[in-house]
Amino acid sequence: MQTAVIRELFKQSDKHLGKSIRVHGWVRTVRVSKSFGFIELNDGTFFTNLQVVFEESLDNFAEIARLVTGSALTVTGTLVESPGAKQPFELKAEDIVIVGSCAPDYPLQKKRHTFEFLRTIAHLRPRTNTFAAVFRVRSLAAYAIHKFFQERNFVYVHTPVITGSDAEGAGEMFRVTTLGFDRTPRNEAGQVDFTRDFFGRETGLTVSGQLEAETYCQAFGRVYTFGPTFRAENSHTPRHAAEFWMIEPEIAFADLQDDMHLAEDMMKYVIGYVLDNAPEEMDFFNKFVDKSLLARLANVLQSDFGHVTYTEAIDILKNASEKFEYPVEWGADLQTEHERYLAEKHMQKPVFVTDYPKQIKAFYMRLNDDQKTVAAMDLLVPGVGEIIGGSQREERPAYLEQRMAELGLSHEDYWWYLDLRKYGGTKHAGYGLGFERLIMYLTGMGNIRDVISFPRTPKNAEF
RNA sequence: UCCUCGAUAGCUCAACGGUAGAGCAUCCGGCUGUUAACCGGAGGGUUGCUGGUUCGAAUCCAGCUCGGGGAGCCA
Repeated sequence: MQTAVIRELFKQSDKHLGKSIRVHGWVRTVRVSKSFGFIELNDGTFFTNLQVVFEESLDNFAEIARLVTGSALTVTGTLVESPGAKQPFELKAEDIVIVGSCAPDYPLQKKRHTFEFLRTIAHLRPRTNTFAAVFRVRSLAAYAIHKFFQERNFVYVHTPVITGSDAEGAGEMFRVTTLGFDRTPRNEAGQVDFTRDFFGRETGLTVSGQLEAETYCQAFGRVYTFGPTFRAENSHTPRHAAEFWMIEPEIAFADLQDDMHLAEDMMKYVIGYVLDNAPEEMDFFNKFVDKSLLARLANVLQSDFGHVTYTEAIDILKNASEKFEYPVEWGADLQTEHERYLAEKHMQKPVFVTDYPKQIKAFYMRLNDDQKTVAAMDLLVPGVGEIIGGSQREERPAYLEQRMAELGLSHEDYWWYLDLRKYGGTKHAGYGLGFERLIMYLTGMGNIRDVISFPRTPKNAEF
C-alpha cells in the first residue's frame, strides 16, 4: 500500500475517499471515550490536521487510548466522509502502529503558549500551528523570490560569507580567525599580527554581498544574491538579529526609478505567490496573529507604492499635527517615529523615501545634481518599518574617489571595486531586502526571533 | 549601550507584609461522535540568583542574571 501525504488527501480528497490508505504523522491531540476515540494527526505536509477515528476493535486500543500529544504513528485505514461539522472527511483506523512514543513531560500543550516560552524550545516549536505556518510561508517566500528573479533573467550569485573588506561599513563585523586567544601574535607596534592569521589578513563574516554582487552585475547585467548576513551589533529590538538572510539584486544600465520598479514588482509577486500557495496558513495568521493582515496585503497588491523624496518627507513631518519626540530637521536621519508616521499614518501603504542627504548615506550612492543628496531609496512598510534599502550606485570614478577620500576609505581596500568604473562601467542600481522582515510583513508576526528557525541575538546562540 | 516593565507548579496566570492557589498538561477513574471534548480524583513549589530590612518576605530595598517593550544602529 502506498503511503499518502495529508496535503494530498485535502487537495484531492475525491481520489482517496472510500479507499484504503496509510499515513505517517505526529499526534497533535487525542480525545478518547470508553470504546472509541479521535486523534488529530499532522504529517507536516499540510496545515490542517487529519482526524483519525479509532475503536475498541483495535488490538492495541488501550495503548492507543493512552497516547499523548507528540507521539509518532503510522495509521492504516479507510478515508470516509465525516459526520462531524469541522472536517470534511476522516480516517477510520484499521491499524495503528506507534512508531515513536512521546514522554509525558512533552512541553507542548494544547493551549496557547507564549512566543517567549517557545523560543526556549526552538527545537520543538515547528510542531505548533503558528510555527508550522511561519516556516511554510518562509519556504514559499524564498522559492517565490528565486522564481521572480529567474523568470526575469537574473543570475543567482553566491557571494562570499568570509570577507576581508568591511563592505560599506554597514555594521560591526564578527571576526573570523584561527589565531589563539591566549597568545595572539603581535607586530612591532604591539598590534595583533593578522599576517600570521589563516588568510594573512583581518577577515570577518559578511555584512553585505553588495560590492561583490556589483562585480557580477557588470558581467551578467542582472544578478541577485540570497544568503546569510551577519551583523555584530548589540541590538535588542524585535527587528534585528545577528544572523539573518538578505536578498540583494543588482541591475546594470539602470537608475533609481528602475530599482524601485523592480522592488515593487518583487514585493507584489512574493505577496501574491504566498497568498495563492498558503491560503490555510494565511487565514490562520489573519485570525490569530493580525486580524488586518489579509486586507492589508490585498490593498498592497492593488495600489501603487507611495513615493516621496527625503526633502518632501521632511516637509510632511514638519506640517504634521503629530508631536514627535525627535526634532524634524533637514540633514538629520529619519527617526523610527518619523518613518512610522509616513508609512502608517500619512501613506497607509508601502512608501519609498528617496534622495537622502549624502552625509547620512553610504559612500557608493550616486550623487544627485544638487550635490547635496544621493540617489538612495528606503522602502518603509506599515508595521515593520524599513524593509528595503537601496540606491543607484556612483558609476563616475571622479565622484566615487572624491567621496571615498572624504570618508577616509583607502584605494587599496577597494581597488577591484574602482576597477568596475574603469573597465566598461555602466550606471547601475540595487537594493537589499531583509528576508526576515519580509516574512514578518507577510505573516504579521511581530518579532524577528519568531520567523527564523534558530535566532542568533546578543547573548543567545542556543541550539 | 540607554530608558522601562517583568521573572510564582511543565505551561498560562492569581495571591501584593501573616500557613503558596486555579486552569491546562501529567497520572488514575468515568463517559458510544469528539472538535483547545467533557466529568471525578491524585501527584507536582528552595516563588530567577545573592544579600539586606522585618517577629515574619513570593510581596519591601540593593546588586546580578535572563526575558518583554521602547530608543539608537540597520535589513
